[in-house]
Amino acid sequence: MVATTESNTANEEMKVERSVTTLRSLTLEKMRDAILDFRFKPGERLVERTLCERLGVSRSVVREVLRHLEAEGLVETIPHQGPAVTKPDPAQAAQIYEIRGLLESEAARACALNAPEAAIAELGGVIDEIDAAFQTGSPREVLRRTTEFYEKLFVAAGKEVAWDVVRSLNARINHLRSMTIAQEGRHRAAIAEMRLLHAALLRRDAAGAYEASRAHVATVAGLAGAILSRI
Amino acid sequence: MVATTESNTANEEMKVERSVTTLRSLTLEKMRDAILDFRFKPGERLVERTLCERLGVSRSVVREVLRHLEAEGLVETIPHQGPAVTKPDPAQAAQIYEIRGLLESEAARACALNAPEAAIAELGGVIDEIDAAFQTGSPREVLRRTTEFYEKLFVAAGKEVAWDVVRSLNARINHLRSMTIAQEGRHRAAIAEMRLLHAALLRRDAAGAYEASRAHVATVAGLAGAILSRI
DNA sequence: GATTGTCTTATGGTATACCATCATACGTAA
DNA sequence: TTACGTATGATGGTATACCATAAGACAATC
Repeated sequence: MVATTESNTANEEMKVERSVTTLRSLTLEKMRDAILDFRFKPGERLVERTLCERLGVSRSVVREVLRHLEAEGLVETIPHQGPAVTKPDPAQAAQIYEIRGLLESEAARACALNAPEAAIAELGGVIDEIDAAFQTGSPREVLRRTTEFYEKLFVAAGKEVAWDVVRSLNARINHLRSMTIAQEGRHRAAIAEMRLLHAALLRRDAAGAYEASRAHVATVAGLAGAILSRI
Repeated sequence: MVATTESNTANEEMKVERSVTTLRSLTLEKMRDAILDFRFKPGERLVERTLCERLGVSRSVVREVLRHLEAEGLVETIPHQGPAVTKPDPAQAAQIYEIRGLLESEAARACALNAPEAAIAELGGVIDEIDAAFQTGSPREVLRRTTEFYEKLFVAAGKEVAWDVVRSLNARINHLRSMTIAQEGRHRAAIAEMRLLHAALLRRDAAGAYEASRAHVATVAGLAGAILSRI
């Protein structure tokens, strides 16, 4: 049994990898990036023939990509009115922040317990980059780097599925997140909160990491709530 | 301002609703149901032309539906090998149960605090139906009713987004869930655990509901883990 | 100037055609 | 009988055609 298992593994390793990239997957990536980077605004209609021209692909590819983005919640389609970028819904936003709080704090706890030293060190480096992006006045860069931070946190904690969930939910409140980042005075507080979390991770303080993460999400949830109540 | 708001609301109420159902949305529902009801087995290839014949629609509709199911995680597509029903991955299954534990116990807590009496009473009725389905030896009916129970729990708790997340994750471990239900002796224990949760809800015991839910998911996670280790 | 009727254009829904690539089957030669 | 080469069929990827419906533009009438 062991012998055959080893030989199977050897055969698996021999297999030629097929990494042909389809037009569809390239287009999906570009569309998702364009939405998350506000090149398509929340509420903006996504007219199929217009997208064909901009992307240089056929309607088949565009329609399949729209179906994918629809399932991800980034696009909503009203029958016979067509697709549009999803707008943040206040009630849903509040629930999304709550789910984030639950999943992120659990990931922070697990990270403090299990993550390799190198991974925790890397998180510190990303916080520095977030700080630099704040200083150069690049909100998109701040958002991008913050996403990178959390991806590394979740992966280091061994929670890839939770990361998929959080990334998908975050995409739906991308605009709100951008607005909380752009708040006056948010720079200093955000960096302080992230360093607090990182310090807890460094000293392997699971409860401290949990609490720092929970508090951070509660803070940004409150900011987002205030923004929504002004719209 | 108030006057115009009222007049806007009156105009909104007057609007004609367009509820035309596309072939695509009907097909999506049928495919999802077929997968969740094991008419397509985990790992089974979904050949486009075969699906066209079975469903009586064109490849355009089939491909768009496959893209949607792909984004939901129910289908996976290997380039140039085609789509297949997603198979449960042990590492991902463990993480999915953990996320369920976090979200379901929070929903149970909120349900104990906030849900209307009628909603909690309704939950009791669904447990009775689950019991009956166990007794008639209908695992599919047990699975269906259990899904119904949790949907009502989340909605009563006001956590529709979390329900979307849990439903989507559950779809990916549908086969595992079916196998834990089919375990010998599971009937009695499952019903007891659900009644424990319901009793806590009835007496508005938030901490008790939280703990009962957490323990229940931990139990089924353990059963699923044991099943996976035997495969 | 406003309203109504009609025509045209825009757009999503769906079907089908074509192509490239890969797997399988068959024939031939050693 | 086995191995190799070639042909054929299967299948996913992509493009395009056609249709129906709704929205918008324009002209005529009051």
